[in-house]
Amino acid sequence: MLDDVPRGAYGRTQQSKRFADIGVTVPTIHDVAKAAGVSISTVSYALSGKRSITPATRARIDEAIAALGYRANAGARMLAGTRTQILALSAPMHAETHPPAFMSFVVSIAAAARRSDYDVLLLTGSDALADLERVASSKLVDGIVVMDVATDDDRIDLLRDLRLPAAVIGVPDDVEGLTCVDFDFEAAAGLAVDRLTAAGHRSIGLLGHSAALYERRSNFAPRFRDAFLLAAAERGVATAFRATDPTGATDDVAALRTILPEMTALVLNCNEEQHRRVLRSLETHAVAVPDALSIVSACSSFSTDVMSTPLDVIPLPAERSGRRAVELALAQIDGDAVPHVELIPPSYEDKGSVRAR
Amino acid sequence: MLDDVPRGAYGRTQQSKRFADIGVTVPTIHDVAKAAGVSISTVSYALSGKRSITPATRARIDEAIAALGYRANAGARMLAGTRTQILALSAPMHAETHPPAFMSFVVSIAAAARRSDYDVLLLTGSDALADLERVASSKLVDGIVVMDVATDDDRIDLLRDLRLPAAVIGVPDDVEGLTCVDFDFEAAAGLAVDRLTAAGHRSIGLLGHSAALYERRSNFAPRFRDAFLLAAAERGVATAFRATDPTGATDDVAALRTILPEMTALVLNCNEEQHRRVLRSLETHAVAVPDALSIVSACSSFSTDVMSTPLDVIPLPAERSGRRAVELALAQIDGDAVPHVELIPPSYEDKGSVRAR
DNA sequence: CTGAAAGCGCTTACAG
DNA sequence: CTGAAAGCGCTTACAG
Repeated sequence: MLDDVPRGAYGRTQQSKRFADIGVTVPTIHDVAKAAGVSISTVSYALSGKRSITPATRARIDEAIAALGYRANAGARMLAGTRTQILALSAPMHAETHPPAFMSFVVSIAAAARRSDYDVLLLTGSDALADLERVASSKLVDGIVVMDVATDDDRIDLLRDLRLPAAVIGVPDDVEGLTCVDFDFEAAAGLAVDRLTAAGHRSIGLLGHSAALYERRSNFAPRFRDAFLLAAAERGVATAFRATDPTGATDDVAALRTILPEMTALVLNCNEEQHRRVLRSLETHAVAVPDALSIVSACSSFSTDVMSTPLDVIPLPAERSGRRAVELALAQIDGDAVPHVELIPPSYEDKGSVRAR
Repeated sequence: MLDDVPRGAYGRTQQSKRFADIGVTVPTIHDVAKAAGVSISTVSYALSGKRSITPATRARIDEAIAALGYRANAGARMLAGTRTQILALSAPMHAETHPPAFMSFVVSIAAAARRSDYDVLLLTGSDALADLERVASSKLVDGIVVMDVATDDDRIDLLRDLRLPAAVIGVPDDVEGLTCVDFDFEAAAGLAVDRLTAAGHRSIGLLGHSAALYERRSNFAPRFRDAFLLAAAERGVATAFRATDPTGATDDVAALRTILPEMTALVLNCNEEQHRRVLRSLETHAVAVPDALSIVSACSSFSTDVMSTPLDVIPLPAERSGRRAVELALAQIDGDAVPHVELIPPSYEDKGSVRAR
């Protein structure tokens, strides 16, 4: 049936390729067209749905596709069409990266992309700029999702030059022309302070991430800290801030108490291990939660339910941020999108770790 | 200079495309050839290095490429050539996945791929089989790296059908026709037992991963456990095994001691959090390490240096496994490879947590 | 509703 | 050492 197909100079034009060595055959759109008794354009349109096809014709095509196990060649599609159906994910790692949170973002981005029939090219290399430039200018990807942007991130300027659909997770200093999604850390800080002041607390400590995260101009850590200090000041509440000691050698809570002796509430904006360390220290010193100290865990990507003391939490919506970033990148690919910054509002989960006083 | 290029039916054939709306131009190989005063085949060969080029010609081509900012179109390359320069990474997640270890593998695989000029398509979706089938039969990828294979993994049979270069991390029950890399868990178990028996221990407990990991037919957990029990039996050493309680409600060490009261050494083959829990429990019960109990941490992807008690460790070489898997997949793509199983030998790091008795 | 054909931008035998 | 040209397998105006 395929044997009477005319052959080109290389003896195998416009028919299924035969690999003599392994006996595997890869059907092309010509094979499908022939089997269904239609032209290749009809097959193509049946696949893309870009023009209407008689039900009978479509049925024959579907049948041929199934019978042959046909699947359109990705390279040919990229070359002839306008889409590659691939999204680049710029996800660089550094010493302060928290693996579980990082993974939540990556997984949610990959899942969201697949739901829209997109694949994800993972760019975790040390040279993010070169990787982005390469995949963009070789037209390998239709768009870019940039994770964990710093306030002065190098990738931002490149993104503008690339003129490719892109969504950034995080809010850099200069958002001109950019589409950004992020958790509303400012609102989260305000919410934490509001809940605690509403419960009567007038002296609130903030235990933040490790100092390195503030120094490297990360996005979320300083934003939460600054908004927290401002919100507390506006409400006339006494505060103290401390970055956690990554070595665990210092008792961070005790250190905070030295600065703020009358502290009755503590906001934690740090990672899971640091949370556990705090709870352990409190247990050791017989500081009861919430009787002696109220605690709110803010922007946490992990569950505070399973800790030795369940903590009130303002969860970090990693899944939603990742999904939204993909949606925004795809919207730009589809042409209908205007650069903007989108903040995801915080929510509060009461676990009984805050006591009114 | 580009204006006198002949135009085809669509008015823009064989020249750089001009996007009127944004004023961006994407140069093609024709533009480079013209600028360098050579044919496109010479440009192509200069790029691929597949035939020799006069230094002078090459210089003109390099100059033109730099001047135009040329980058070969990925889709065209895939279609015309035999390589896509993309590797699929099948990295499914499940409840028992340990994010830091997972990330070590992913990052090392991505890095190794880039070193050989390959990109990585991340497949973390829930339907691993469909994803692999799709990227393979659409010829999107040249090869596959399969992470975290189970003993009876579904993906294995598909891999055989796909007839695509592939490397598996882990060793499934049936390795026929497969290329597998993995840490030598059997040797690691033997090494742990050897070191402890050499130090005079005759009763050794093994605290393993959570039970779910054994039930889901994961690769590494049961392999280590079985080899440990066998090695101990061969040396006439008394043993007890226990899977860790994931809730942390039970004192696992105490539970082991109930079964094996004379236990003087403990092998830990579990995650970081479980390690910390064990050390905390020992501190609480004033069990001194190594005086009252010797400990060896086996197959750990994290550092045991920074724990409250530094532990002797047999490290899991995630970086090396990932890198090797990529090398083996690429070797198959290059044609020179024979299916085989490759085990990475264990090493032992002394941190002073084992005492002779 | 369907088909014939140009074109996408490369790679690679073939020819010199 | 270099060039002219076929071909890769699709998509999409154009024509009917």
